[in-house]
Amino acid sequence: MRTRYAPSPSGTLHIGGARTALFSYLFAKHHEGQFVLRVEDTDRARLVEGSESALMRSLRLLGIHWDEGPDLEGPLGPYRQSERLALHQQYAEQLLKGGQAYRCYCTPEELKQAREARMAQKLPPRYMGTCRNRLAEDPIHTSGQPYVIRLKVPLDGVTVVDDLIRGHVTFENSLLDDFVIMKADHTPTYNFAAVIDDWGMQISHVTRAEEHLSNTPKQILVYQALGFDLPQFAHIPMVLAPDRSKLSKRHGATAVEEYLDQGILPQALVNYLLLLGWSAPDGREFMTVADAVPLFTLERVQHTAAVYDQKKLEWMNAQYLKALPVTEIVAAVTPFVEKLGISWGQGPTLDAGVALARERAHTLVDLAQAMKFLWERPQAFDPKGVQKHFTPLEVPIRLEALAEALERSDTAAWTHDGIMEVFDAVAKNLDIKRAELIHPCRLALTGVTVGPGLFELVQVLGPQETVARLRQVATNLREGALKGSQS
RNA sequence: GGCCCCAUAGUCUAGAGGCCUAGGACGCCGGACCCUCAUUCCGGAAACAGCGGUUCGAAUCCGCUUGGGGCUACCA
Repeated sequence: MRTRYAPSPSGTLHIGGARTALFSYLFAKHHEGQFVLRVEDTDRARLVEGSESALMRSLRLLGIHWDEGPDLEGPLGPYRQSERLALHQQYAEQLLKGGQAYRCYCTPEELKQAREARMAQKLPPRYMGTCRNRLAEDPIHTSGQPYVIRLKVPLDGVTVVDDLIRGHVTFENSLLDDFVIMKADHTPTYNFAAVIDDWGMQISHVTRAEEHLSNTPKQILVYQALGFDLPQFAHIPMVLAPDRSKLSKRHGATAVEEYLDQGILPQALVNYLLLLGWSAPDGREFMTVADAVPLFTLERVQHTAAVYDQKKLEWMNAQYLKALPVTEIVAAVTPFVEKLGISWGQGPTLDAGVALARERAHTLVDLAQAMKFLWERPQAFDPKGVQKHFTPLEVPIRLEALAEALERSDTAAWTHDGIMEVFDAVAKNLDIKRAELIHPCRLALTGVTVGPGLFELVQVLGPQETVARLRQVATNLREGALKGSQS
């Protein structure tokens, strides 16, 4: 079995494309076949610089690996459609000679007019067929006028698409028109190039998004005209934006890269994508791509288009953030920490920071932000927190008492429980509840009122820094420097 | 407009005639725990689009309607 993913390098890889690629890949691998990456770059106008390599990078990060592709030449290459032009032209010529295709000299203006006229009459906008029956002797052929090549589509009968997911789908040939297979610039159109390349690359199962189901009868006609054996087809449902329309830039983040930039782990993203239109036989939701290979079958692919849900994606990411080994998370979060301009060389390790903060982060951005206080003293204190926890006049005294007790405590006792004991002792001494110590302390140390448990936080921050911050805040409070501090 | 595909809660899904008073997940609401937030745990609201058939019996089969999506380019 051989499948393929054939994106056009006209932008970034959006999650719909990634999901289609993933399913094609899993389908091939489940049957121990090959997965091919072919870049469909025939439309030079839509070509976007660098998008081919961006596409490949995104695919790789998701763990979707091709056996043959533009960067991994195999025996059936080249794998960039533009480099197969000679082949396309050769087959177009063959169809011309065989009379299954013809040159069409109609101008775009003429076609547009004819189309609009038919639309006005509420007729399907079919090519009118002006050039279909031109004689070989027609002087226009030697006139040097630009032309396209059209396939001569049967005027009656039906073309049946035998789809692995959709079943038998029947199309009336009379509703198809003589579509263009070679443009005026002598490059092939999608429906022509795709056939020649799929056949040439010996793709046994054409798995692609459902938007191509309507194109399939046209392609089958090309297969037949060329005398090629038909592959199997499987049309995978689309991924829709939350408003149920086709994915586009206006829907915010839709590209794999953007999600990665938002701090979604590729493992979480691909796991989420896997659940969009497919479910495991045993209903489990957490899987790696490798886990899914033995489980993946087309029978379990949904027929309905799926709407992606950012909330569930983030939830899944949070699960990975909690479950993956700390070292992996550290590696993943490091660029995000750097982006925040944090220098973590001194003080707590990133490992300790990740272990401390990962439980309540949804994205790597959250995580980096939540660790920031470990290496940077708070520049500002949450106003509501200040009002609530810094207002009592005893606060400076309490913080200083705490600082002193912590300073005096045995470094060997610098553990969660050891620190808790110090807090309890100070609270008892001051005749207050432990919470009355904890809240101002967290605010003094981190600048905010939410975050990790205080004792583990203090433990990671370390004795010296903790004591220094407490004293600094106590001093500032006493001098009124923090009163009404807004930002 | 024409052609094609699709239809279980807000979202992702389980379900292939009786196991369904429709199961799970996210989200939402409430509660427990707690030093806050988050996590975790417990509980709750929430769906078979509608109408006709077929059948002893229909979420499951058929038809129609409605709704959504796709295609209808010298884009892919």
